[in-house]
Amino acid sequence: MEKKITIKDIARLCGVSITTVSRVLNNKREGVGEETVERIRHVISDLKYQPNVVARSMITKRSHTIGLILPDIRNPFFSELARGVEDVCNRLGYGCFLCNTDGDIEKEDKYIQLLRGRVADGILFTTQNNVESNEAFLEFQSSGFPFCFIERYIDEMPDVPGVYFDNFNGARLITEYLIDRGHRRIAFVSGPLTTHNARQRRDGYLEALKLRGIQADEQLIVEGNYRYDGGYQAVSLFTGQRKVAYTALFASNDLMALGALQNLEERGYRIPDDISLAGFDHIAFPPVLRPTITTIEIPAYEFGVSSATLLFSLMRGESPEQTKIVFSPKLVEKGSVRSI
Amino acid sequence: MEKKITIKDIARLCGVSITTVSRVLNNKREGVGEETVERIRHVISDLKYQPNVVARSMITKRSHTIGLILPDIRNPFFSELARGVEDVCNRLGYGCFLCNTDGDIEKEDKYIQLLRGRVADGILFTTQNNVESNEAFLEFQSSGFPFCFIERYIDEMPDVPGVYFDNFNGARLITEYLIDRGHRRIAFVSGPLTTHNARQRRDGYLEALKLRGIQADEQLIVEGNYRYDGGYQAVSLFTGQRKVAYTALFASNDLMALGALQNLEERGYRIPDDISLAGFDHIAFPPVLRPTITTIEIPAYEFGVSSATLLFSLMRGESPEQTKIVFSPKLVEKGSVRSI
DNA sequence: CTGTTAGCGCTTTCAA
DNA sequence: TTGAAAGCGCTAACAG
Repeated sequence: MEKKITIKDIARLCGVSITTVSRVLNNKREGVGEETVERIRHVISDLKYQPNVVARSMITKRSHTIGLILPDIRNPFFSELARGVEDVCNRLGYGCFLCNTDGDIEKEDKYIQLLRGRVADGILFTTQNNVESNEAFLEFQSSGFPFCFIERYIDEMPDVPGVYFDNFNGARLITEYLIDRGHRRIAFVSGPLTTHNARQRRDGYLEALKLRGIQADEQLIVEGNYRYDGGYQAVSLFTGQRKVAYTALFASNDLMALGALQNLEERGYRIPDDISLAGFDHIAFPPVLRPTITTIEIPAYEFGVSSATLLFSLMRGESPEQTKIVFSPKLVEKGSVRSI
Repeated sequence: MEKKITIKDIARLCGVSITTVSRVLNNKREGVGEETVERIRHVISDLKYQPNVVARSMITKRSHTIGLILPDIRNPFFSELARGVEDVCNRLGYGCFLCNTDGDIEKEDKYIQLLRGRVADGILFTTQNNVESNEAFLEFQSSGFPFCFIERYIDEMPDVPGVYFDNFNGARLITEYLIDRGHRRIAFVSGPLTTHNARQRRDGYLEALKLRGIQADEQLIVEGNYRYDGGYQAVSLFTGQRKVAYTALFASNDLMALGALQNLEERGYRIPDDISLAGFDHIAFPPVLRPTITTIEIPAYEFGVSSATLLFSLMRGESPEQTKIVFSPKLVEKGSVRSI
């Protein structure tokens, strides 16, 4: 590793003070002689001098970096989201720290500590945990460090900025869609009910039943985990243990819907002929892959863009008129539901 | 944003010098009085003091961060890889910067500049470009900054550390597999031939033909781009324009194979009944999704782990006995090839 | 238009 | 066993 050249070297070579060099570096007060500017610029590019960003952030107290905390980048929803975030960062000259937590609350805390220790100027945070009862998180939250939730609304913290999805109406929408196609026995796999969005989706499902005058059946409801295996296990429960009858299954996300699908197929059921299937998410797979699942679209990329934009606004110290952004549900028909 | 508490505050509160505090912070020279250590530790945790990592890196010249440069995190191969990288980082107390380039050489350069400006201690680099003829890259390469290539072997730079895949034998393997099942007219879609791995896969394909005494036919070969649309277009060329006959199609990655598949299906061909299909990559989709493509497995996660491990070793200033890691191909049968 | 000076918060000699 | 002092490379008043 060769010796790094510093602002001092440039100053010396140009016969000016480091202040002057710093000025042209930051395009400040173009009260620097046109000719001097040229000379300095020349030497800088000649020597390929790169200002030390660490020294700089020491003073400016800005790292030009944000942290993105999410469960697992391998989940297509999050990689799509991450791309949206990164694109905004990139446009604004910011870097983006990737933090996978697997939903582990300890990792979440650890990353928050790491990031606020001046390595990041702001944090984008996705969690499925009950952060509202986590002391470390509350302390962080009250510290005023700029951050923004993504799809994790917390009733107890109505003032936290964030980007959300209208899960309630999304779930209601797709449940009504099923009912309107003749389904009355609709099995439901929720997300982990510790999270607000899982509860909202469940409530939307229940609301739709109620609106259409259908009695909810506890036997048709099970709590899942938003993972593939959660959907798989749900079917083992419904069809295997509980032996309940149902003509449609609505899983709270596409991944669980696919897991359920696998189990159903293994048991010889065909979709949608024997059982109709609905998901939530609309995770993107190459279009030739089948089957496809009728679902509610959540625009992951736009989530990334919006949340990053909101965060940057917060970081600038602005008070955005809209500190909560809510995306509306859109149903996407993909052939996994049939009328009966 | 409340005032950050610094080492000075701790020192004052403990009635010691900042040097002493610094010592206990870094577990240095446990020649600090046992009792003093206790007192300082106590105050630190009491005040939840977090050392300023920026100030620290100013001196240590380490940011405890590495950069991961890749084309697009949305590509499942890369998100899998990224997870491997991040897991290693996490274990070692490092952070990971995510840099999406879309393969754009300007973005690559930009990120490299950004990262080496002391924001990262090392770089993991995936590129499909001819970096060997990029002046900016060469300058970087010769600067001695720790970095490691991932799956981008460059003939002109045999000494660059990296993690690679035996693309040649992988392509040979799967081509032989096709031939051994009776296929003699095998269409081939390469990756962008500017890259070493695309050339290697093509050469493996050609080698297999040669070994089995089959004359290669230029009409059956087309250069793709590793993207979905590349595979799609290849079929338009083979079947549409060139009107060549073939019983199997081998695409240099799974994504292109899927793109080809879509086009073939649109034209009424069934896989594998009418045409057999082979890919390369083994990108992971939920197992229920069909069709699945017979392919060569590249262990993306392990790639991430290995490359990160190698990079860290380099960063520690070690000279790893193995500065080039090569993964061997494994064929995965997934039913898209039939014997004729 | 340009330079001097004082730090940012921390680690690290060198002394005591 | 502890502390004083000298920076790391840079920016930001404040002068001139």
